[in-house]
Amino acid sequence: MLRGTVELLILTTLRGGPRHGFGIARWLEQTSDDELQLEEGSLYPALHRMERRGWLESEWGISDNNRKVKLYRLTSRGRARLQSETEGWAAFAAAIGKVLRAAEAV
Amino acid sequence: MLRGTVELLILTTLRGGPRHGFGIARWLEQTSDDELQLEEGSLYPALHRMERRGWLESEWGISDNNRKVKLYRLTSRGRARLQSETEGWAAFAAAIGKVLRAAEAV
DNA sequence: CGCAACATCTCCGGATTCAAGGTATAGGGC
DNA sequence: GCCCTATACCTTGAATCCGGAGATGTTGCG
Repeated sequence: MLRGTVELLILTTLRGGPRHGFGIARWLEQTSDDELQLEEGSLYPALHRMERRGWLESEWGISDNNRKVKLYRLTSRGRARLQSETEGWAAFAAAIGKVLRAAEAV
Repeated sequence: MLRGTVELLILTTLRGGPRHGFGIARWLEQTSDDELQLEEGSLYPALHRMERRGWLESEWGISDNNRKVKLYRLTSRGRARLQSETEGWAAFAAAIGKVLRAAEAV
């Protein structure tokens, strides 16, 4: 997992509604066809700092399978952050693409 | 600059032939339309560890404008590494793309 | 000469990722 | 009831690495 992308991925996952930590990791795995594996040692610290920064809010709840879970939801600041991170990613990926294509041409 | 991409960018830059540190940074800036700025505090340590790992070889020389420069060149291991990093990047960017599109659909 | 631009280098703080280990609970099989 | 697995949350510590800042030296120009 490239450093700096975990938060983008979490924000993106929460776009579709509240989810708990494990659920976020599983959704990412499935959606990316097992390409993106979010380790717990990255996931939980990331959730905590994002909540500290006001991008997320959490609340204890019960999951479908009757487990105690901590549900995370995007705040408005989180939604704004999602947008800027998405744009940042697009710009960065485009820049890398430019460089890779330029080097191919050589 | 996303962590983990500096080495890919350096390897890519050197694909077109030997270059010195400053030259690498300038080529990246120009080619990416100033989107990718490689700071000196990242550049030189990266060059050193890549040489230590056998991906690069260096040699002192004189530049066009008559400056003493350290020219870096890809080794065969470096070329192999460039290929695997390029593939890794493509796979990763594709995975992120999948996730972003999936979340948009929600 | 003085100064800007070029060129290399190192130190250090801050951030972050992952492996590893810990805790707890639900549900199935025996 | 008891064990085991899967689910779910968390923390710690090591390793990595990026970027800001500062140091050094050189070339060429006004």
